[in-house]
Amino acid sequence: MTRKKVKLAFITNDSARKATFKKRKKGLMKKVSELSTLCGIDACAIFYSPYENQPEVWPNTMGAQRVLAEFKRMPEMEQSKKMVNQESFIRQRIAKASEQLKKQSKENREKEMTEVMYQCLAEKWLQNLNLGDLNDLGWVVDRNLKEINKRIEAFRKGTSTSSSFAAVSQAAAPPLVEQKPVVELGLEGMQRTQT
Amino acid sequence: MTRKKVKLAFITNDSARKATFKKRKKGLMKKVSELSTLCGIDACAIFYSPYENQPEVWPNTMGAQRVLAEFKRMPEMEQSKKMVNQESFIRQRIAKASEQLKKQSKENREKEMTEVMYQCLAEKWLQNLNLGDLNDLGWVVDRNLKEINKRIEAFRKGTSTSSSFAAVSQAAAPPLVEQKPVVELGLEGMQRTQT
DNA sequence: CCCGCTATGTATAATAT
DNA sequence: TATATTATACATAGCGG
Repeated sequence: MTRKKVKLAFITNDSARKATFKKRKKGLMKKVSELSTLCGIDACAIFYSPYENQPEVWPNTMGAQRVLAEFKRMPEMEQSKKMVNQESFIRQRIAKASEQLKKQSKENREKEMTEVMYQCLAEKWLQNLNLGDLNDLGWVVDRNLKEINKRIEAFRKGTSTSSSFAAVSQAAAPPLVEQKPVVELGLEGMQRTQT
Repeated sequence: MTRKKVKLAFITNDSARKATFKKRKKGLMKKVSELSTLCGIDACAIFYSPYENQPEVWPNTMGAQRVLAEFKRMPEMEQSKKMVNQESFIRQRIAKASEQLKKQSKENREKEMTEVMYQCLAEKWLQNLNLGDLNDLGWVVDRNLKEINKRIEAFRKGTSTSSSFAAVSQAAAPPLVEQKPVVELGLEGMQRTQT
């Protein structure tokens, strides 16, 4: 046996790499679990691998998404500052990633902003929701739109409210990725209620 | 010394808990780093703790957000199914979290959908962006709105397009959380261009 | 390929400074 | 309270079935 001291580098042997991955992922998840239990903190872990078509998460989808939502609230700058106060191996990565980060930030700025605009002005955000979500969302939207219509009717006589919104949305949403049929269903439900 | 076997439960002693947290977080990050290096996989870790006002991430903000973006693309059902195929300690947690999940899902469904609707119909999504983001976004939005206006003008004679959108947004966005001033700035910039 | 084994490297609980 | 030390529990590389 006489185990080697593990050279910290990419394992070229495919089967050995997969074996190591499985073992270490297991250990890591256990560690995360223990840390969360022992210290009562919010934590999540996400792994992507060629061995699973879906990323593997800890503790579960709900928990991870909750942490993710919190994480996304942080202003970008604050996050970067925080990063610098980590352990040495983190610092090393930061140094390397820093220039890459700066360059990529600049390059991606416009695309990112365009994407954000599309996601929020158009209906692209619906692609993250499944059919059940869309049904429930439709119900909520219906109810709220009715309420909204009441308020609007009390203010003005015009009827072009939602149709112009739809016009803007469609104009702002050029052929992005393939749009799921359900998305259109959901959107149409909204418009029907409004019209 | 004669170290105990570590009872896997919340550490009530404050200082001991903090000490354990720091040690284990450090170890965990190292493990994640090694796993990523050795197996060349995409991974990220996020920790929330009462000891830092910002969550701590691995490997960095960019990397984490990239993994997060991928993660959010997964349909909810697929994620849950995947979860069941984990190690035994994961199964145990799933069993416990499962009923909690079901109940919470049901309870949160309407709130969640309402929130999604607000985020997408209203301008709440802007709170995730810092001032620099808002400036750049404003530039992109300005340019696109001009393009959109051109298209709309080619179709119709009405001028109520964006103003009705604004009406819907404001009607759909009751007093949520405190709205940052910059949000209004950004929105007004959009409307100014449109009007 | 997947699992189990076991020697050995690594993480860390307890303690001291 | 933070950091350093050390003995021990734990993780896992390499190998065999």
